[in-house]
Amino acid sequence: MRSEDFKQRRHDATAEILVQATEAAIAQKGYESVTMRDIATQAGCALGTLYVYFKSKRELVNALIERHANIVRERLLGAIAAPGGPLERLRLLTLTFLEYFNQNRNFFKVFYSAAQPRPGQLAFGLPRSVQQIEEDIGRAEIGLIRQAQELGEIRRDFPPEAILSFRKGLTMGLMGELNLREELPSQDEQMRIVWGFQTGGIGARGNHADMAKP
Amino acid sequence: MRSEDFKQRRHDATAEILVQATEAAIAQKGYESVTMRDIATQAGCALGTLYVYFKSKRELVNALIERHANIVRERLLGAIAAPGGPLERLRLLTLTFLEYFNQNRNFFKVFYSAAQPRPGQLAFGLPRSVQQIEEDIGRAEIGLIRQAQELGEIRRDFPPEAILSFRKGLTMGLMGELNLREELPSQDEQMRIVWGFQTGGIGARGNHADMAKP
Amino acid sequence: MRSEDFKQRRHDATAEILVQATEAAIAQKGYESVTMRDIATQAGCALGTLYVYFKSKRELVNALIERHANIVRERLLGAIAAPGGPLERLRLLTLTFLEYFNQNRNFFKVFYSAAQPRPGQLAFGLPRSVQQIEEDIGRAEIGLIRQAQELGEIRRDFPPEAILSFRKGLTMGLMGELNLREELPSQDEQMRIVWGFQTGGIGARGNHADMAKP
Amino acid sequence: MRSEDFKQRRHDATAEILVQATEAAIAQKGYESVTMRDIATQAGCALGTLYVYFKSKRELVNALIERHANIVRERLLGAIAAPGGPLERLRLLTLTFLEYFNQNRNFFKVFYSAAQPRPGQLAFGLPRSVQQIEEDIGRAEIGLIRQAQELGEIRRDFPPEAILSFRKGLTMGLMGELNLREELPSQDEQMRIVWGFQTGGIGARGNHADMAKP
DNA sequence: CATGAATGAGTGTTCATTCAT
DNA sequence: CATGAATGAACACTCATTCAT
Repeated sequence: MRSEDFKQRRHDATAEILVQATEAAIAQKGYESVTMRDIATQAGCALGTLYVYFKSKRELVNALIERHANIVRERLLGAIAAPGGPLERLRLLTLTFLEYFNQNRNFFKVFYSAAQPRPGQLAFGLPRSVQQIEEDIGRAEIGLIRQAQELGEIRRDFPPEAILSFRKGLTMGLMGELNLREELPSQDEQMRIVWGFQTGGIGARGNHADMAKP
Repeated sequence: MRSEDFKQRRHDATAEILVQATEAAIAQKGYESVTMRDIATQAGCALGTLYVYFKSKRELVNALIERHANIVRERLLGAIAAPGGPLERLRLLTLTFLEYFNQNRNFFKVFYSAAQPRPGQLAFGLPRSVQQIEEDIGRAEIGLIRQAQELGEIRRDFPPEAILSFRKGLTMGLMGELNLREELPSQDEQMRIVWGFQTGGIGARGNHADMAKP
Repeated sequence: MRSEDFKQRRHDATAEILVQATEAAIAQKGYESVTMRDIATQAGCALGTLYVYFKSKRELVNALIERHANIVRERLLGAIAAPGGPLERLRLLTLTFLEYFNQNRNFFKVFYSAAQPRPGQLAFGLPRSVQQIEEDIGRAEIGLIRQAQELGEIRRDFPPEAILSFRKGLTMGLMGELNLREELPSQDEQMRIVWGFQTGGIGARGNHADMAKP
Repeated sequence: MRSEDFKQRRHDATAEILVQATEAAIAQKGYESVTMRDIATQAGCALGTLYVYFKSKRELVNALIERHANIVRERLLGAIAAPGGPLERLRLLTLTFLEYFNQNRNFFKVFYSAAQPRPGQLAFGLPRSVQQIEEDIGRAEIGLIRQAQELGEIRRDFPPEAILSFRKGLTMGLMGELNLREELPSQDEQMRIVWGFQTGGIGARGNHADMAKP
């Protein structure tokens, strides 16, 4: 039905606006500190309107996180499926994530604020889909790492899982660092740094025992 | 005066107990969620007592962070001043930090919970001393990095500041990863991984253009 | 005008549906707890529709109460005007009310829920018509009681007003009791009990001083 | 410890004040409509203070009901254990209850407001102790009724349970009636009415089939 | 100093009511 | 007329902070 369609689209559009307002508000105050009133003000609507679209604060934030997670997921899967050798695709993966980070700095503030570690678990439980994505991408990335190791493109003295952890830790760590700054280096510069260190670390000699000799 | 001295010491000792209780309480519930009553209960004192020693929740947490910061500062400065070549001392610096992390996991939960990034600043302003320490250690570490570069021990294609960022990002990133886990690998294993990646990254070939040839 | 007539009838029919839905909804949740949305859902219409027919929640409930009150009024007046002696007609009055109670248990849940006593008045003011009915029936019933007293059919040591109060109190009290039960005794059994006690109380000897001697 | 004792007493005294304020406030507005702020205002304290003494609105009201229930229980048990024949003690039971009603009219407004019937259960569940009391007193009263029947003091054509229901229904019904009035008849007059009807109903002839003939 | 009862601003959430479509 | 998204006042409850004892 035409009218149904229209309503659905308007509903979705409104929800999207609220989610964006939530992102902006949390980026300013942090998840715990932001109030539903803050979010409504940011969105330019009344307090009650938020509850027309989302059952609770938590659901609102979950929707925000899920929205980003789904987009990130699509893009990363695209990078993984790109043509080229495994190392090249690992590079593309990092680049893709970096691009998203630069385009959505607010969201990462939210993420760092709402997804705080608690004794052994993520804060208030990230939406299931986020964990799913971590698993999906992680599995695919490990596949790439293994291929790269078999081709001798990267070191073999660590298991793929450790290399995955290193890549994730480095990326998240640098992003955490960058999140604290007012001004960022250009994205090309960021990539040069991240990739430079990722491939070679600080370049200390005599540490690539198992490196494939050309 | 003797009596003054006694009082001062007892005061400090009490404050120390409260700070430790705060650490334990926040590690369990997170900074925003923990209540002053939780902390008092954890400490075994009355609610009002907390306010005898600290002006506010924020000051209490700041004291906690400062305490750790000062200890870390001492130890890191010790590592920096140790005998040995610059690369060796950079390694010691990392090891020292890792040791502290393993001995004070609770505190790092607090830190990750209380020190959330805000738009360009640390959450609710970390105590000045923490920033001071970051600067102090950072400056000294940059000195080491520069020396290591001059000696050809590490790559020269990045400025010392970038290498500092990489080291910090990697360390914080891996620690964030580790914080989410129930069980940690042994500290030796942690160090092998961190240092392995720090020195060589993922070991991709042909990326050390400017590496000093021996 | 034909069309006017049609519209009026349809309007009334719709209002009737809404009122019935209100009865069902309040019977389930109680007056204070039920929401206008509950009622709309129960009726199968949109929230706003309720306000097309009734100005407020209160008016809706008042309409419900009035509707029943009017029916009860008709039936009770019928009983009062029935052929037979005054005592017989008092008995018919009680029976008629009991019948209505059994056929409309939901409504009495509403009534007990919505018509709570307040400092000297019924909750939120029962509709005027309800009080009117109480007065109308009360007046007629007092007439019957007086006749029965004059004929020596019932005790004369209390004024008709007191006997009315007794009858009303007993009936309402027993209905309140019954309202708390899941299963009711058959209506005949109810009537046997009510009328049995009404006529003879607990049957203690030596209390009918002024009883007409035959 | 002396100080403990003092504190305990003061705590209890304060709680008592709050409970009394609750009684007054609910008597005016009804359970659902009264707000915690209303109660605090009535008590002359801050909103938060209520939560120092009671965990929730419901607990506060439950405490109120329980307090009265316990007193009523004591008094009624006293009446049941009084010297005299069973009928006399049934009379005393009614009188005792009537006295309490007259001395605590506010409470009965609360009770009628907070203990509304819901589909098959009492509203929000009356405190367990209240049901206990109903059972305790009910059991004892049934014992008295049975004795009175055996002695031929009251009619035998209804089982004791039915007579209990009649007594309760009549008492509650009349109290409900009285609750709606601004001015009450004197207590003696009330008793004369209640007992007069209780023993003889409306005094219609020929209804005491099973009455013991002297 | 130590205490914990008292405070009241602030929180997430509900829901009767309105009104543009 | 019918709709249901939008509204915002109001609610129960929390908790950092104060202060009389």
